[in-house]
Amino acid sequence: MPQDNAKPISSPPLTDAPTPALIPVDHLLCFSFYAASHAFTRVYKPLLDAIGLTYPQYLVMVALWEKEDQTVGGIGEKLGLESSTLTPLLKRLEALGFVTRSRDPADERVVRVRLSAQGEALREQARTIPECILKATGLDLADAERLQKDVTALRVALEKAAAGKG
Amino acid sequence: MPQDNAKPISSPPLTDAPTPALIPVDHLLCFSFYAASHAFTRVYKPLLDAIGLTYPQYLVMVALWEKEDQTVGGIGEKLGLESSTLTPLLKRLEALGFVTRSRDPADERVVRVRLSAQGEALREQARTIPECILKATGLDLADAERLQKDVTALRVALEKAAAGKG
DNA sequence: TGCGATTATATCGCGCACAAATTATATTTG
DNA sequence: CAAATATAATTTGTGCGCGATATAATCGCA
Repeated sequence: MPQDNAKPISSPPLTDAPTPALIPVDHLLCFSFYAASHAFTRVYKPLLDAIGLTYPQYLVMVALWEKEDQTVGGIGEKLGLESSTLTPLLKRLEALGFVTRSRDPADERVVRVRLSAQGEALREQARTIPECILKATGLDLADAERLQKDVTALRVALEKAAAGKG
Repeated sequence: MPQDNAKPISSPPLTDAPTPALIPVDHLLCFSFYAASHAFTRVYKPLLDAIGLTYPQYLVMVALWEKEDQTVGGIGEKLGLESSTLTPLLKRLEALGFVTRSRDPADERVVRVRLSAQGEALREQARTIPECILKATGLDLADAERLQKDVTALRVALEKAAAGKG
């Protein structure tokens, strides 16, 4: 009978506890974010397939639509990604024809990433995506904004904690 | 210098909908989750390094501490992961000595994943992690639970939407 | 009984994501 | 000015994460 240890019968659904209580994985705060983040990318998938982007590529394009000339480091700072993640991703976007990459003549260390005409045009194709996503969340705009602010505040707190320990 | 194009001067006149506003990437709800999820793993990193696990491996161990004998498919269902993700991950956990994997004699298609003695013991080492994480969030227990519920509800809504379109 | 579906894992290829090491350019300092 | 240091991006190696496909075992049903 290797099958009967479901859980301590009466553990309340705690996110954490002073005693080493067993917390089911689906009650961990971190897991809710992990799973929700994956769920987002799954909702995006068919929409992004239609315009030939992956989800991280889409984030980079959104950043570029916001400001069309940025450095690798600047994009990394905004998205929280290392250059070792961005370099190959940007090369793929370049191969797809959506961006150009070139060394800044004023400082040859930095690479400037710019929208191509095709990258500009893609923006039109992506126009309706945010409304589709909002609809998929089942939230109204006010709740979505509230949640976005709460989650961003949490991210900031976590980043501060991570920096403090590092 | 080449740095003043905060947004496109004029969006092309489309015949239909009210022009969707440009949403900065750091105001997207999806991005707040994407970034927060990464921030969680960064906070976990030093704690998990100390016990030799990655974050996804930790989630699997938490699931096994909750119920020590599970199938690959069962774990995948709980964590929302495919067998193509779990199979190599579980092999690594096995190589580390934390779990055992064996075909179920009653149904040779099924692989049963069990905690090893070492995997059981690891639970003690991981005992204090949840409190560390809660502290890093800056939230009190009640707020953390509330947020966990909201986020889980959102995940469910997104999964429903994704399934509906597939 | 046997054979076509279904189910459970595993394999393969691609694209993140990061840490560590590398290369190339700038800046600081002696 | 030259050497030491700092900065920006790239390369390399490891581990997710998924879709598509493969393999093997079981089930359903005539």
